[in-house]
Amino acid sequence: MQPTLIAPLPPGTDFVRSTFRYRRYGRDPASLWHDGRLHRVLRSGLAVRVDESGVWAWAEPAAADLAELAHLLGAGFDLDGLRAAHPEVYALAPGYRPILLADPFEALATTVTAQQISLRAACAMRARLVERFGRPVSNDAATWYAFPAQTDLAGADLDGLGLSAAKRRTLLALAGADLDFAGVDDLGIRERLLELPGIGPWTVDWFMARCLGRPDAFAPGDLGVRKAVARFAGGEPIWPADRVAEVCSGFGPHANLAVHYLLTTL
DNA sequence: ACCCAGGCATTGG
DNA sequence: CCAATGCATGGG
Repeated sequence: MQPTLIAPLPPGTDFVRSTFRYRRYGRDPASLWHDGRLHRVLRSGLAVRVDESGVWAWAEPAAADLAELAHLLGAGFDLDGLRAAHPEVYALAPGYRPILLADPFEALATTVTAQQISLRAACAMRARLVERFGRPVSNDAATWYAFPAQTDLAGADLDGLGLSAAKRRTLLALAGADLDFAGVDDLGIRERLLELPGIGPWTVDWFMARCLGRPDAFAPGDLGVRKAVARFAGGEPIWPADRVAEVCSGFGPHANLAVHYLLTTL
């Protein structure tokens, strides 16, 4: 069966640039890059693949699927606004629309695996997690996975994936946590997440930026961000987090996007 | 065989 | 309250 086009890319998207991260750190079976396309499974279970011409699916999307896709593809990012306000930053990666993760559990679990270690190592461990506990989807060219749901990991045996005992504990806590933040403001979300074992400020900052897509969110303590901002602003190798926070809050409502653009320079 | 990589919790001063 | 330490794997 042939897929049909169900949605265009948000205007101004440079698809190849926006999907760079799915080629750089290794194979990610929940965001699979194969044959020039990005493969995902939406929360409803709808399998999709994305290429330069838009989003393709093998079944009719519901309204919620289209809304999730818009969020996923970074439709909320104001590229024109960044270009107008900070042309020198926009020029680093024109058309870059960071891909977000719509599901809070996937976003948090993915971020936790990347704590401290290299993104390649995190990607390898996450691939093993996804292939053990996720639900596979196939067409004649590829197999990819829905990221495991909370219920798939509740009480699961996470040994043998390469995750530290602390990270295994955090994932199990996330699997049993209430991650429905409807009606909760950002401070309340932060407070609730920080109560969970193994969730610190860095993880919450990335959650705000990459899951909720808050325009002004960024992670000043992130090693890569500290390097990228330092090199761009002063030519020094790395800055402390507080100095990064000072400079980047100056980007105001474009900080999320601006920091993503700066990260491409690494 | 090292050393570093998109942190966090625990412990000791 | 700040500093030091262990965790875990993949790549250089």
